[in-house]
Amino acid sequence: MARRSDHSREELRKMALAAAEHIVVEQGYEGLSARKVAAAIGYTVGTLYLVFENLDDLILHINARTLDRLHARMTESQAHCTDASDCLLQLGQVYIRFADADPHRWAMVFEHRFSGDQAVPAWYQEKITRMFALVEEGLEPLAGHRTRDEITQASRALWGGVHGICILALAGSLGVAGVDSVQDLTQSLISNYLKGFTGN
Amino acid sequence: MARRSDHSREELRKMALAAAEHIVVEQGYEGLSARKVAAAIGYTVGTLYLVFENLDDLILHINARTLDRLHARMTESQAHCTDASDCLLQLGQVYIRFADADPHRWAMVFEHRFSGDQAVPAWYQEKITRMFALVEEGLEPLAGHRTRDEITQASRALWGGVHGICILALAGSLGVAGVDSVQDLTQSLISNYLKGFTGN
DNA sequence: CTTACAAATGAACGATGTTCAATTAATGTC
DNA sequence: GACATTAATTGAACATCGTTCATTTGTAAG
Repeated sequence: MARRSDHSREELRKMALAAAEHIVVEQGYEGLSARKVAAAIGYTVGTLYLVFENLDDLILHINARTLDRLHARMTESQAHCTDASDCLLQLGQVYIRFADADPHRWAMVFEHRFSGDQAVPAWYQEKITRMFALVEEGLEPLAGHRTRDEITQASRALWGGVHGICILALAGSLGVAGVDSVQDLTQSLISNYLKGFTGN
Repeated sequence: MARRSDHSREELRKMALAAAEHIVVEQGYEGLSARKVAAAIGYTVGTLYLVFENLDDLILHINARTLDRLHARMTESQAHCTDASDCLLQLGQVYIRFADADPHRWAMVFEHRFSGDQAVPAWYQEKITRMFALVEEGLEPLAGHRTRDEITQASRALWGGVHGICILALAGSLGVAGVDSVQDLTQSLISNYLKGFTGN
């Protein structure tokens, strides 16, 4: 069939995105394939390439949605916290909870390497920057006399750290069982780092 | 040809391992393929499967060597450091330098996910544990009255953190340019964490 | 009813990991 | 030296993968 027009280009995009996310959630990121996505929405491979440049493009848009959800969770956690260091601890908690609840989609954001021949678009990079900005904001009230650059650096160090614990724990390399232990590690990292950062 | 016996099984293993490492160093881990390795040592695919279970097995052994080298560097750094916190800072520096100097092999250790249907062998897991043990040892003199469990937890939090900075920086997600900036982040994380850890 | 257009197809290409019957070189036996 | 035995090596085969694009086919306009 051709020109079925059962669905508009935009509908097709959304269907493909949803189907692909479903596959990733269920089977992980190695389970994703163009033919599987196409079959799931009742079309063939070729159609997928009418709507996405390639698989990397599809993955980029899935990751964008994941980053949006993560950012939303992190943002809303900042409404219900008492003091500054509590706010940062909650950011960490939310981050770990998110990764634990949705490991496959979360892993795809940070483990998939996009093919080198064209860089990720600016709007995508911005979604990652935005996450660090949240940490930077949380750090500000604790920063005392520190310069902007020092705060930026601290937010990167701290959040890189939280991320690392998260990655290693989910990969099983930390010899740690259960989310609660990972939460403990994260809290330890954040609270000790903050003690050092605010100390002098 | 058959029964050429140009090379023993063990020689074949070593040749394949060396060739595969060369490919990974040059082209990164996605450039690795069974046929390429086989061609590089002047044999065909089939021969490779006489000597390694599968590609995961090959990768496992490359990673093992990488982990051994990393462990050696980290260990030898501990001979030339003054006080305890300096020792830990040097561990971090060595870790970052190693990853920066050999990004492809280092990335393969931490980014390749082995197929789930059989767990990584104990001797491999031990090589990762051993790395954390080094941090634990370095932390001990600074631990004061803390329990073994607290020290173990601290070493995991701290090293997970260093690892996270390293991963994100190499992936370009930290918006940071050059090794030196990554070193700065790592030093910030370690020294601030230690201040908190030893503080009270 | 015919023409024109564009949406959707699916065969084709060059890769991939993995297997295993077939081939072939070295060795042991007479 | 010739033959049989044995095991080392092969490479075609299979099922998958991402990607492309000439071809088909449904729809709408003239």
